[in-house]
Amino acid sequence: MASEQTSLLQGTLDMLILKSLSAAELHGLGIARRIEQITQGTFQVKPGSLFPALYRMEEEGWLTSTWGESENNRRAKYYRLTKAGHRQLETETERWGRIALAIARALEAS
Amino acid sequence: MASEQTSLLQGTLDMLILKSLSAAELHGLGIARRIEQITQGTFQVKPGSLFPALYRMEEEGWLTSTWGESENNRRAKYYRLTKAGHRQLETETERWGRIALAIARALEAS
DNA sequence: CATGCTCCTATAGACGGACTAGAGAAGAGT
DNA sequence: ACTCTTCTCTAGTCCGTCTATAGGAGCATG
Repeated sequence: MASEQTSLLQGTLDMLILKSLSAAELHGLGIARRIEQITQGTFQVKPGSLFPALYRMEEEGWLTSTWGESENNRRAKYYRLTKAGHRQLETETERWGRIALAIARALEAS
Repeated sequence: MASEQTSLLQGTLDMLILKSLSAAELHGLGIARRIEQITQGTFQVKPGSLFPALYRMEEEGWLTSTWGESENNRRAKYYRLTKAGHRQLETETERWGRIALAIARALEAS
């Protein structure tokens, strides 16, 4: 994942992938596009970051995949969340909230 | 850095260290304590994470250090921000703001 | 004094996730 | 045929954090 020039948060990619799949199933590149869209261009996920993450998350049981055809008639692997994946999204969202709050407070401390 | 059980954000430790030194100079363990304090216990920085980070940041020119004596009469290395360090804190704070906003929006997207 | 505690700094080694930099297959357009 | 685009995938590397451990040195206690 790259945001502008520098590299970014660890563990956040998983959350964004989970979120991007929470509404509908998508194939790999579709996930990348959706992440860019919902973060308004702040995060651009490259294949070398995306696919290893998808593989890992499928291993964890958060995703399942099926082969299908893309909008452009290409062979594409569609991912969707499992129940565990939905739970994981909730967990990570909550966790993110705590962390963001803690850092916000830290940054405004005297 | 450990928050509760799991490991955490990459790059965030630097920002918290810079912030903890923005008001006054501190020695290593003092920095760890201050981070725990200003994040209200959310982040607990362990020596194995802290000292490599301090070393790296001094290499980058964001910190300088001088040996002194701690409140408890122990030999302690006191760190303070350089001008570049102050600038870096601003940069990272701004960056954090953008990222946090982007993720917040992503998470509330339909 | 000697034993052990706490404070403080430090390092080795491993781990893990993201990065760069490709490759390859296959449909679409010319 | 040729190239472009779409889509998936991998190798190899990098870098920051983690666990675990070490060790000096002040201080207290018996």
